[in-house]
Order: sequence, then C-alpha cells, then structure tokens
Amino acid sequence: MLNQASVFQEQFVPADIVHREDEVTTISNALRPIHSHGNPEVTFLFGPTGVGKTCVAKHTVNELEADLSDVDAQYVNCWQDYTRFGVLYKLLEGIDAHGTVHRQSTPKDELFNRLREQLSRPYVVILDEVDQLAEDHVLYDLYRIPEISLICIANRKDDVFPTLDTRVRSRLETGLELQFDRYSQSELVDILSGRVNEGLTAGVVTDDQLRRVAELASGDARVAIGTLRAAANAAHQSNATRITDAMITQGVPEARQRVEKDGLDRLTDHQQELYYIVKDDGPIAPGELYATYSERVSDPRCKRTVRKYLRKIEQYGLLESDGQKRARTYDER
DNA sequence: CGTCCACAGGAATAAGTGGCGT
DNA sequence: ACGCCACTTATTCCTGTGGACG
Repeated sequence: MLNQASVFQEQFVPADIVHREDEVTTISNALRPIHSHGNPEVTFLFGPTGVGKTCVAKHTVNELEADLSDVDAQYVNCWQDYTRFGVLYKLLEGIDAHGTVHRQSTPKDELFNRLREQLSRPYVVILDEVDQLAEDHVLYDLYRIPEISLICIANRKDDVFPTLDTRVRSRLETGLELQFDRYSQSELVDILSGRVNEGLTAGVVTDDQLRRVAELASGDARVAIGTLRAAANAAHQSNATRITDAMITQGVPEARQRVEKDGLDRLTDHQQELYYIVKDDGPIAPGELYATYSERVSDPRCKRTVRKYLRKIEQYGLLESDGQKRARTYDER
C-alpha cells in the first residue's frame, strides 16, 4: 500500500506546487534578472511553520536550475550553520570549492575571499531560518557579492530585522517580502491528495479521511502530512489494506509530538524544564516562572540567563510571549 | 498623573571547550 | 604535552521602559 514513502518525508519537494502558485511566480520573477546577467534583490519569505515557505523556495530554485544550465544553487539551514564560518563553508561546498579549510587556522576573510573569487556564474542561496543566524553581518557579506542571489526564510519579520545591524538592515529592507499564511482546510486536502496519489495505492484512504486530517492539522501542512505518514505507517505495519479513522486520530498527536520534539531536542535540560513549566502552568508571568524554575532545578541559572533561554525557546516556536515588561506572560504556542 | 520597580536585553567579563601547531 | 587561539556559555552590571499602583 505504501508505494513511495519519500513523499511523506519532511524534506520532500513536490514537482507540482499547489496553492502556492502565486508565490512561486513572484519569486521566479524576482529571480528573473539572473537570465540577463543582472542581480536580483534579496527575497524574504515570512510565515509560521508548515505553510510551505521552504518547499516553495526549493521548488522555485529547482525550476530555475532546470531552465538555466549555468547557475548554481545551495540550501542552507541556519539552524545547523548559524555562524559566519558555517554559512560560508556551506556555500563553498555548494560549488565544490571548499577544499581544505581549518576552523581556527583559516584567517577570517579567507573563506569570504575564496568564495568571491570562485564565483563566475549566478549563485542562488536559500537561507532558511535566517533569524537563527548568530552573526548577521554574513548577510551583508553575501549581499556584497554580485553573483549571489539571496532568498531568506524566517517565521516573522520582527525576528529578523530588529536584531540586524542598521547598515545591514537598510540594505536588505529594500528587498521583496512575501508573507505566507496558513492553509485553509480545502487547500490542505489538495496538498494531501497530491501526496496520496504519488505515495499510496488507490483506495487506501478516503476523501473524507483526508478532510479529517486537514481539519485536525489546523492549517499546518507539516502536521497534516505527518499525520498521514503516521497513519500510513500504522496501516502498513498491521498489514491493513486501508487506513482506519482510528489510525488518523492516533497519528495527530504523533505528528505534533514530532514537530515539538524537533525543537525540544535542541534544548538543554534547563531550557526544557522552563518549557514544561510554561506548558503546564501557562500563561505565566516572568517572576512566577523564575520562582517555579529555581524551585524545580537544583542549580538554577541566573535571571539574565533564563531570559536568554526563554528568548531562544520562543524562537524555536515552542513558546510565545505576550505583552511588555511587567505585563508579559509566557505561554505555550 | 507621577513615581516606582520588575523586566528586557545590551555590554563587558569570566570561565570553560576544542582543535591546532609546535 | 603544552600553550595558543577562536569561540561558547554563563554571570554581573547596567540602562531604558512600560505597566502597576498609589
């Protein structure tokens, strides 16, 4: 019944993008100067998780690569490569020019210079989760290289721009900004249908069931597809020929946990403790949160450090804060 | 409506880590 | 083995500020 499990994987990029045609066109147009040896403005994609930002970016770049033979492209997730070094190295890797580089012994601008020298043709760079970039000025570095076209992805505009150096910001703010919103239920159904047609044997899941999955995912394609994957796996393992409603109901928490766990894995014990306090007791005021936290752990970190943790957890999309200063409350997302 | 203070977040500083060449 | 260097993480200190409260 599972013909092609890969279509349910996180990083899968479908050949046909549904319900994001306008976005694909807009980004395509933004990249158009590449055809005539110009250099495009920076493109920003904003929106919550599971709304297709990464997918659309990758798809559009794939199309461009298929169109033009003399163009390079590289995808960088700034979660993994969050330093200037990491990003530059990844970009050199993308054009097979990384050679031998030692983290410490390589002079500061060696990587940058090497990248600039090696580039002879357009290089489209997708910077995903760009708000996680610890060293912003690398954005400015890349901006200065004429061959490089940037597509930057982040959850919220406010996560990116306020932290940027003003000089960097003023350059980047002139770029194109695209806001992605949550999918509607029927849009999610269409997305799911596409995957089902490719990945599953006909008749394994009904249209009604897909509607149910879409409804439970509340606009998040990541959760929707994850739910379907979990249900399909459950059916596969029990040698069933069809997905049952129970499998779907069971798949939802599984998919959500997976999304949650993704972020949680990146947190330290202290950060996880904070997350669980907020999850259990939220919405919770800063003072109370810190009091509870210092009770629960044996060696509490100072307040300043806890504030840094909370900011980080919030950026992971696990928590959200509301209000300013004394009136602020932390709550689960 | 003014004062106060809990809070956010920047900067400087200290302590710890890991890879490197010698 | 050793020190060096780049870099990370936590702490202390500090400033600005918005909401609470008299």
